[in-house]
Amino acid sequence: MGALRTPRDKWVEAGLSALAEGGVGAVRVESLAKSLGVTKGGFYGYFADREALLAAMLDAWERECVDEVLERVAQEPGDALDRARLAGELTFSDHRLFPIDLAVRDWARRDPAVAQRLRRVDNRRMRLVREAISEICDDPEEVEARSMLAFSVAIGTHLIAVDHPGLTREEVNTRAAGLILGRTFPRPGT
Amino acid sequence: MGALRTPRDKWVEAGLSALAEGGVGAVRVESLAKSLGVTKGGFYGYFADREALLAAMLDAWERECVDEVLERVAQEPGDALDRARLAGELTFSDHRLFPIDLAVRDWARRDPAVAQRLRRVDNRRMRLVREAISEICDDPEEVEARSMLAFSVAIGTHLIAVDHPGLTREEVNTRAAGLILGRTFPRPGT
Amino acid sequence: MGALRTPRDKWVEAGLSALAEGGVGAVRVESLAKSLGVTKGGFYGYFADREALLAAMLDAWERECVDEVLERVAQEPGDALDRARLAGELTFSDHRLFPIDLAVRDWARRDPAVAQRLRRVDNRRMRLVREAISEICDDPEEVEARSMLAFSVAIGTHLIAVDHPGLTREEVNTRAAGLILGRTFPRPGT
Amino acid sequence: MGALRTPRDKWVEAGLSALAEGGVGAVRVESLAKSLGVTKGGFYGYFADREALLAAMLDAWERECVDEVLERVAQEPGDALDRARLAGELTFSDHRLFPIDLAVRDWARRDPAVAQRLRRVDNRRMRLVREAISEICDDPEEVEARSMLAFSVAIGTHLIAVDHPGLTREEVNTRAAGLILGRTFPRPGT
DNA sequence: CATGAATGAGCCTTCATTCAT
DNA sequence: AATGAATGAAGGCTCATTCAT
Repeated sequence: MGALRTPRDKWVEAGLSALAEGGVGAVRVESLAKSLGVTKGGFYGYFADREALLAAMLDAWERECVDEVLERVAQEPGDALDRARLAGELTFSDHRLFPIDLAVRDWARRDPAVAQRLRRVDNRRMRLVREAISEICDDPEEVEARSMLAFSVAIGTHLIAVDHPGLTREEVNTRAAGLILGRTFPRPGT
Repeated sequence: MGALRTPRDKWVEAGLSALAEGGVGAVRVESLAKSLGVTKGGFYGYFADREALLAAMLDAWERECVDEVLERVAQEPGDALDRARLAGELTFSDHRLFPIDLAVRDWARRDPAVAQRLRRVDNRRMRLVREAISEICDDPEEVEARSMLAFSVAIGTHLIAVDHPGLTREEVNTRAAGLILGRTFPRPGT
Repeated sequence: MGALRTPRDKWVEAGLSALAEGGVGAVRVESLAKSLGVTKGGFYGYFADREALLAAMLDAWERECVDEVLERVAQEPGDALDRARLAGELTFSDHRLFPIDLAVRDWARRDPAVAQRLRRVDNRRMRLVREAISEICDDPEEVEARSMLAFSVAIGTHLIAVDHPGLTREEVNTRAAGLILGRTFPRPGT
Repeated sequence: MGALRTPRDKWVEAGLSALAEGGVGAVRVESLAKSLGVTKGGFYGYFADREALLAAMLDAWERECVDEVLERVAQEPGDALDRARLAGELTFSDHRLFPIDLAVRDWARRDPAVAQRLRRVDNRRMRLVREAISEICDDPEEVEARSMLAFSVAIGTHLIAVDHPGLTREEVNTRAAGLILGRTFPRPGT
C-alpha cells in the first residue's frame, strides 16, 4: 500500500498527520513540504489551493477511518456486540486515527461543511453501536441512551483529564462498559 | 459589572470569546484589538506579549468557570445530587462558558501547561460528581465508573454529531442520566 | 551635585548612559523612562521630542567631558605635559566618560551636526596636546604629527582588538607614549 | 563579478552597505529589500532570519577585507614594509571597506561574538605590521609599540576630527608615518 | 507635572500563492 | 511535474508621540 501511494496521497497523509498533531491550523503547505522533503511550489500541481487539500484530507479520513473500518468489521465473525467492540477499538484506540478524529471534531465546530461530514460519519458509526446494544436491550429509547453513553465514554476518556484515586482509567472504563452493557450493572440499592 | 471591567479585563474577555469561537489560533492581538475598537499597540500596555494574555485567559477561565461555579453551588440548598446537577448546568449548558471549555480541552492536547491546568479543573469538578453519585451508590469503583459516564455525556453531547431517529438529543440525554443515576434503569433483559 | 540634579538632568544622564552602552540607537524614551522609574509620558514635559534630548545630551557631554576637564586641568600645577597627561587620563581612562566618547564618534559619522560638534571638542583637546608636545619639540609639523600619534593611541587602544604576546596592553601603551614623547626613543638602527 | 553574484550575495552586500552607512541598527530587512528592488518576503528564502544575514555579512567581511587583502599582498613584490603599506592602503583607504571596518568595530563593543571575530581579524592584520616594523627595529617590545602606533593612526585618522592649521591631514599622517618608521624621526632635543 | 491609555508607523517573520524555468 | 524566486497579506512586537485627567 505504501508503495502504491501517489505523491498526491503523500500530501494528504502528511496533512492528516499535521491535523492530528496540531489541528487544522497546523496544516500548512510550507511545513508539509518540509516534512515531505520537497518544495512547496510542487503542492499546486496536485491541489488548487490549501482548501482543496483540506477537502481531500476529509475524504481520505472518511475512507480510512470509517469505510475501511466498517468493511473490516463486517467480515468479522461474532455477533453485533463483537463487531461494535472491534470497530470501537479500531477507531478510538488507534494511535494514528484517534487524534485525527478529535481534531476533526474540533474543526467541525468551526466549519459547517466539516460538521456535516462528521455527522455522516458519526451516524454510520452509531448504527453499529445501536445494533450491538439492541441485542441486549429492547426498548429503542434505552438503546439510544445506552449507545450515546458508549459513544460518549469512547471519546470522553481521551478528553477528560481527571485522576481516579486507586484506579486506572482502563479499570474505570471497563467498569463503565459493564454498566452500559448491563451485565455487571446491579441496580443501585438492590 | 461591565462598567467595572478594566480595559485589561476587556482584552481577556475578548480573548476568551475568540478562543471559544476559533480556538487558540484565533486569539490574535490584532483581531482582538479590532473587536475592541482600539489599535493593537495598546495591547502591550497590559500584557508583555500574546503568551501573557493566554495565561491571563486561563486564569480568568478557571476563576469564572470553576471557582465561581463551585462557590455558587456550595450555597445552594439541596443534596449533593442537586448541587452536581446545578454545577453541570452552569458549566456545560452555558452558551458562553461551554465553548470555552471545549476549546481549552483542544488546546490542552497541544500544550502541557494547559493540560495540567485542565487536569486540576476537571478534578475539582469530578469531586462534585463523585459526591453526588456516592449518595446513590456505595461501591467506590462503581461510583467512579458512573461519574465518568456522567462527565463523558456532558461533554460528548456537544461533540458527537449523531441523529436520534424519533428522539431529540435532550430526550436521549435525560434517559442516559436516568441510567447513570440508576433510578429508571431497568436491568436489561429483566 | 547629585542632589541638585533636576529631573531634566536625570533624563540627560540616563540618555548618556544608554548612549555609552548601546549607541544612539539605544537612546529610547521608553527604556530611559523605565530606567528612571517613571512613565515615558513625562518625558515630553522636558523635551519637545527625542531629538531635543539628543541635543541636550550633546551639550551635557561637551560640558562635562571637555569644559570641566579643561577647567580642572587648568588649575593643576605642573607643566603643559602634566596637564595634557591629566586631561588624557580624565578623558580616556574614565569608565563612564570614555564609552560616551566612542559612541559620539560613531554617531558623528552619521550626523553632520554631531560631527561638527565633535570637531570643536577634538580641536579643544588637541590644543592641550599640542602645547604639551611643543615643550619637547620645536618643529610645528612634527608637533602636529606627534600630537596626532598621541591622540590616535588614546583612542585606538580602546578600539583595536589585538593581542600582544608577552606584553600587556598597558606596557605597550607606556612604550608607545615613550616613543611619542621621544624620551626612551632610540632612533632605530642607532 | 556583479553578474555572477547570486541573489543571496546581493543581500549580503546590501547589508554591508547599510552597515557601513548606518551601523548594525540600519541593517533592516525591509530597507535592504527596498534598496534591492524586491519585497522583504523573499529575504527568508535565503536566510533563516536577520541574525543569519548578520552572520553572513561578518563572514563576507572577513573574507573580503582580510583573506583577499592578505592573499593579494602576499603576491606583491617588495619587502615586508611594502606589503604592510599596501595592506594598510587596501584596508583603510578603500572607500567601501573602511566604513565597514569602523562599523564592525562599533558593533564589536556591543556583541561579544563580533568582538571575538574582530580580534581574530585585527591579530591577522597586526602580524603584517609587526613583520614590517621588525625590519627596522630589533627590540620586540618596541616593535609592538611602533606597530600599535601605526595601527592606531590608521584608524584614528578616520575618527579624530581635529584641524591642523596650515597642514592637511595627509601631510600630518605622512609625517607621523615617518616618525613611526624612524626614518625622519630626530630625537627631540638632539 | 506626571500618569494611563492609546495611536500609528515600522520592523521581523510566516505563509499561501504565483510563475518562469 | 518540481524548483527557485518572489509577492503580498497578515501577525507579533517596539517605540515615539499625543492627550485627557
